Amino acid sequence: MRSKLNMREVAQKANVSLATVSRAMHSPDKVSASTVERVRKATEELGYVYNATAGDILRGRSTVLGVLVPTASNALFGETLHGIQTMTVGGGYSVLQAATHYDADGEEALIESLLQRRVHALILTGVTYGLEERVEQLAREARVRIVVVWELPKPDMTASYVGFDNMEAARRMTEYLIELGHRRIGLIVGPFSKIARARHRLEGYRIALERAGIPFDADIVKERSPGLLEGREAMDRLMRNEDRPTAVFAASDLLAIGALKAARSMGLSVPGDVSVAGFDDMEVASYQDPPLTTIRVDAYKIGQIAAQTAMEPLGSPTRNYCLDADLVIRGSTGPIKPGGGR
Amino acid sequence: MRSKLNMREVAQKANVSLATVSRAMHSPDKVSASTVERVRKATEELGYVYNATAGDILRGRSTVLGVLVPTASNALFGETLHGIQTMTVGGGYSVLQAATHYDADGEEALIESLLQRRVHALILTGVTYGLEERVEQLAREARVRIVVVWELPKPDMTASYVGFDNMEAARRMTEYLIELGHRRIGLIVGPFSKIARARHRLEGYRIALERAGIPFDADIVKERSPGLLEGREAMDRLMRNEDRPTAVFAASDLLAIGALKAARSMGLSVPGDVSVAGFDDMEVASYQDPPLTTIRVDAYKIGQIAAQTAMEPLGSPTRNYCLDADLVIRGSTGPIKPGGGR
DNA sequence: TTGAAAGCGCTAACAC
DNA sequence: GTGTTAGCGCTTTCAA
Repeated sequence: MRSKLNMREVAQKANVSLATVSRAMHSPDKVSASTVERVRKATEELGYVYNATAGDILRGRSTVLGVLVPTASNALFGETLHGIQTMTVGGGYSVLQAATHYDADGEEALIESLLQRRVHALILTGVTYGLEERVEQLAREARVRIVVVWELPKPDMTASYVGFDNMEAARRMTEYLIELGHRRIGLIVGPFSKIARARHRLEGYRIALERAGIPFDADIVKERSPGLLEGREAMDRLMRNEDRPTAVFAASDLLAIGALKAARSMGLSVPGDVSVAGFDDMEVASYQDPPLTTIRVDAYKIGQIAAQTAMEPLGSPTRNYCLDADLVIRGSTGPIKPGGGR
Repeated sequence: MRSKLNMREVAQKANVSLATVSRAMHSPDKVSASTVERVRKATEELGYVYNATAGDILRGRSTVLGVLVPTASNALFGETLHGIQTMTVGGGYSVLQAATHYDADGEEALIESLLQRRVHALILTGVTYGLEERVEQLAREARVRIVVVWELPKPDMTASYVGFDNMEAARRMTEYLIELGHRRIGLIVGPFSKIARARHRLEGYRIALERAGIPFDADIVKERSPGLLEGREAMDRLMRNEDRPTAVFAASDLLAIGALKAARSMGLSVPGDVSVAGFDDMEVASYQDPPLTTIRVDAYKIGQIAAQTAMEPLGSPTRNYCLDADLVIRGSTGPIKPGGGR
């Protein structure tokens, strides 16, 4: 139960100076083998643990990454987190993690607290509307590296990006549904009034409709936080619409899985009575019955690349990665039932 | 692009001493209002951000919690993480997070790196076999608070625990299946050779069989990492057993969802041909078709309580919380089909 | 190869 | 109220 153990105590025990202990730990080649051994032994006997934060302060560097996700309880962001962690372990970095819950005020406070911890870089899962300027400023002042993930590069931002084209992918999915003969297509989509990737998905949907000459109907577009419950509730409403959609694009797999449940509860067959499509290709998507047609996103890879980019030295050029996001056709979507529409 | 910004620069700009800046930030009531305002202004104009790590060092305290989960990509541990984060935000703590992947060596290295960051406490999702002694030692030396979650208190450990009775819950589930008439019950269970909670679930299963006079058959017990793929593969094997189980207890919902998929792929109806039960009650469990019979665990609450316990001052008494874990009966289990067995 | 000393960014006890 | 000073645990010149 010794109270405070520092390098000085190790130095005393090993009969060397403080500086020598430091050298023995970081560059043993600059110290005689016997001294290194004495220090190692003293360290072990005392149970000394190196203080990395003190070291970082003195060196004026940081080996901590700050990561912000909307919520840790979504397995999708968990995958990205996982990807980040596989890369940081080797690089000697640790990960400070927090969740924003799509709240701009909360996000700002969390960014502030991560900056106070002097993180080397900030990995942000999108930037909530209203915070772009602050993030922009941080990136410009180069106090910290900024990596935005899950979004396509925003040309005027000075941050790095690791994402994919949300709009393009959503357009592709909507077009696929149209090709199947659907013209009444509902949309359940994330908080587009707060985050860009949700808005881009909405945009993609819109554009596809427009190209096909299908009028946009706000009545069958539902904005919801990506969650099972929300998907179920939104689907329920859509299916109670007097002019019920024959297909529903739930632009997040959690929403889609919720939607499948709603359809089942109402006795509707999928895709017989209504087609359901998701977005993200969470692992669980292909385990649904029917398996979910969705957009494949490599959440894990996003994390890996983001971590690599984040760990680069301050002042390194920004990087932009645009990954693939492909349509994966499974069993939850099918041709419109003859006479099903209208 | 100014390089290094510290309190001293703020002091200069505000024409006060370094100490006054510190006071103005932490206890503004001890400084005149006009000075506080001058400091605030200088801080803002320079874009100064307080360095919390330096502060922590000097105060000899820490406001960081270290959290180790098996993997971040499992939504279940994501829930616990989520619970932890809701509590830490208010308390001014940050969360350093890492994943062990059920690997003892990796876990040891991660614990070491968290200790080097001088975390106030360590929240561990179980302790991999082979590491108990090290963790025990850490707790005894009181360098850091240790909170083990998802496990029932181990009487001889000096750490705190926030968990539930895994054995009891598994026994209860197995008994329920037996009550339904099943006597040939397969088990798919987590890495019991590495982590206690998986072993306890195995034990519970064993005890229930024993009480019912059903012989234990290692052929229909599969040890797998909790994952969808693993559950599917294990179920597939179980169903190819010449004396096929009429019920399968997958002691983790992910395994169970994988098992459901395997059954579907083989054209088996659940629960008609085979009953499937899970464990954990992940949110997605009730969204399956059929909805999963499982054990309800409040992963979120575990996180909340763990965080509270972890944030208590060093030297506070250890705490033990045993939460409920109840049987939730849904559609994936049913009575044995007459003539189905043997 | 090693030690002494200066100092990273900050706090707190003590004076004024 | 405010400034001065000593110092947290560590790294890194600079000399020896």
